[in-house]
Amino acid sequence: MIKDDLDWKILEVLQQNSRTPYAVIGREIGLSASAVAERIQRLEDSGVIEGYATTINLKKAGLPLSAYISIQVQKTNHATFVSYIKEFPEVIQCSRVTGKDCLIMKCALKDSSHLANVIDRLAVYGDPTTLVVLSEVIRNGMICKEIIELAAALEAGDMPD
Amino acid sequence: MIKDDLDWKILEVLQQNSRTPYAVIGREIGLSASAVAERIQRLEDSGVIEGYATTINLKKAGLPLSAYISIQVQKTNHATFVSYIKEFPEVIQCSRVTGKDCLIMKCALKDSSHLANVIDRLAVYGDPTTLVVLSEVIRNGMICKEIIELAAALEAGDMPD
DNA sequence: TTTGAAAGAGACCAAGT
DNA sequence: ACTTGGTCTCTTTCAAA
Repeated sequence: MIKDDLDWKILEVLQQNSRTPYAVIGREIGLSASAVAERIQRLEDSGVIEGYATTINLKKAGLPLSAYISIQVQKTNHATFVSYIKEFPEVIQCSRVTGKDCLIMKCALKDSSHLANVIDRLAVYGDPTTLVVLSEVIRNGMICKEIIELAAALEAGDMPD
Repeated sequence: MIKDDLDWKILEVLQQNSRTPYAVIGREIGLSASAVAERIQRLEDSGVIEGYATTINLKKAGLPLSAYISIQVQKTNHATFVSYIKEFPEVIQCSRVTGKDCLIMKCALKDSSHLANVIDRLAVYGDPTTLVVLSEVIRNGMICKEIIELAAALEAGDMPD
């Protein structure tokens, strides 16, 4: 799906700014704008590129408080709870995970009473554990070739036959 | 910064697809393309719009495994650790939070031995707790006006003078 | 697959309502 | 603050190597 380093470079540029003109990308990696367009089209069609998003500054949007809330939901209630939390616009991220607390969510909030309200509404399904975000160290880390390479290097050395 | 409902609608469209043509946005909300452009420019200048990103499908990029790793770092080592984890390309998200484990990270990984390696490298600074992601319930929840309204409704009713 | 050129669409700028 | 019209740039498509 990702064929070579040029694909990776295109993806890296697009992750930083999805509206970079194809001609500019082409200049950076030594390709014509149409070649870039074709590659991007392929990456879209194959599903590597899922979409183009816009990052909103939560503070400036009036939501200066964030929190991770994890909750333990019985497996019988799992499907019900999943459709329930989809009604919460505050929940901007939600993953099912291993461990006792089987769902971990990230919420965008106005203030502490807003947080209290969300916790109360979630508490119907289980006992929520809350971690208030003090600062964001890394917001949207880039998916880059380097990650794959690090993982590949492990296989070569760490697991002798 | 966000003036009215039209700004919110523009932000909602852009969050779903940052490359939506201004004319299309204008058609949806009843404005000319130039008016839309002006508003977007204002939202960029005021910092409400932080940037335009591209969402990569981690599975298709060769990183089918994700995990939340939290770690307890002494406050004396905090700054050192923060610059240390910035060298980890696997860490795609990192927040400083309240609670005993003061940093929570999300990692993109190739496989379990890759995960083991990341845990080992992090363990230098503290005892990491790992939660493997089983599925993503909500990926990039939209920041919308509704969140603000829910919070505002609370203030009106819940806190009588 | 990539390139180059041509056509169409969109973004941008300025003046006007 | 929004609209209209003109201009310029970008995307897209197609033919050819």
